[in-house]
Amino acid sequence: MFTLSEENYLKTIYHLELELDKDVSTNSIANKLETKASSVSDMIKKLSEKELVIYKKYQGVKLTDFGKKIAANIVRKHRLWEVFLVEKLNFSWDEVHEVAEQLEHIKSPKLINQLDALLGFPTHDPHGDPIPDKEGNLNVLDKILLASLLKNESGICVGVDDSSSEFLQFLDKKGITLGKQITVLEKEKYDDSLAVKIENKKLTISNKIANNIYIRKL
Amino acid sequence: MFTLSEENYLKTIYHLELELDKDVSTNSIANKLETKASSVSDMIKKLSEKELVIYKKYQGVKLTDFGKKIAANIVRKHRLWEVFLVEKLNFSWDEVHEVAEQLEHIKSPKLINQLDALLGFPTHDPHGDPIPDKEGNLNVLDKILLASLLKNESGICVGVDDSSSEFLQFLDKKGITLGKQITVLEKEKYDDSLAVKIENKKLTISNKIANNIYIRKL
DNA sequence: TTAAATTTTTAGATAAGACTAAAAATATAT
DNA sequence: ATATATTTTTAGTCTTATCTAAAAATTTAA
Repeated sequence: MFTLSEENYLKTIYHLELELDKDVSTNSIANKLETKASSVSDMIKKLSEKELVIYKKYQGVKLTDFGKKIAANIVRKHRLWEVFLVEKLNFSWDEVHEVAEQLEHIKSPKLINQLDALLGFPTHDPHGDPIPDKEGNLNVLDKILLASLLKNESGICVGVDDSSSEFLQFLDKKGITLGKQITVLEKEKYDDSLAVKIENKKLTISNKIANNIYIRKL
Repeated sequence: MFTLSEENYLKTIYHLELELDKDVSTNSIANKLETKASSVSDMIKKLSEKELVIYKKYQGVKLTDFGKKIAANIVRKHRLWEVFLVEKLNFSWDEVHEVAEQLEHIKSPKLINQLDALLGFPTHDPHGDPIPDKEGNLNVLDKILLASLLKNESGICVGVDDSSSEFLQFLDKKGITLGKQITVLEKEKYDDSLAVKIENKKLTISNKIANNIYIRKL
């Protein structure tokens, strides 16, 4: 169907569209893929010929409905594999990305449907990101930043913004993991740090951390 | 580590060495890979430079110990994934090959070790072929052809020689699957067909079929 | 054992994907 | 508004893996 390289470009454009909410520039793609703008320019022409993106010279690109569907399916596969690795193969949530980057390119609809069933049709990956359905639709859930909770409000940890190994391991160490309930005990005006309760333990959390953790309000 | 193409060549040479038990000719590789002898010639040079094969012009190739280890590991991955597809994702044994061809190239030692554990450290794939261990050693089990059983002898079905969809589906239809016990009731001299009993049902099996089914004697 | 047939290798071309350097278009600042 | 800076595209090169056509080596047969 599509080459490895084409799939990686589509996925990147998909993520950038959601992130920036406007047409995606050649440079921003080059940045994400750690390649050169000239290479991106070449590939965009090819994707455009295949009607996967809309492209006007110097104006950036946008996925067509067709391109969006292909891209969402790759993201779907990536996130289902991440769930598999964590749930069935005892990977920790900071180890899954690299392997899922490879597995997302395996072509077999039956494989993905059966995997989905084996995992109990999960709606979110181990980082709390939503898994697109078979048609490519995203079920965005109303998650908010921990930093935006008010004093005495509570929520369930549903994801992170920064998913680097360092950050995820830091959270593990502090006992902050997916599904845990967090209550804000105090908000410190001076540095915007939070005093929170998690499983009856009290913790102090800096504003930087609180701006990287997603919560679903209770 | 190695490219997709290099891995496929190594795997093919590995299989041909076991099958033919002598140095592998350029043409036989070209045949298996459905490519041209000239392409094989090119790739052999590259594999030889990387010390994966021993190569003397016009004399065919042989895997080095290093090459054999790499190849066995790819076969190991292929067969473990086949077990996974059948045991965990409800694939039938004639559907697994194509997907395993893709999955065998995923690079992650942890993934394979955990998969091995999840499956209970299987020794054979769904076609009865042995799974190489982590060091690349094959535990060849004493399987024999059904056709070589004598009258009144019994055995367990442990594999097939021809693993085409047609043949595997034919076997399923007849109720002949891995692990089933088969007893030879009669051998017909005229056409070498067999009368066999399997799960208290009597069947007549042609010599062609009996030469494609592997049995472990009881 | 020499000629014919087969197998294998070389030479040269092609396509995908990436790169560098330079040109062209667009955006920014004085 | 025009010069400067930035972004994007083009032109040309490189690598990997493939191919066809032709040359070279080996094997087979008369």
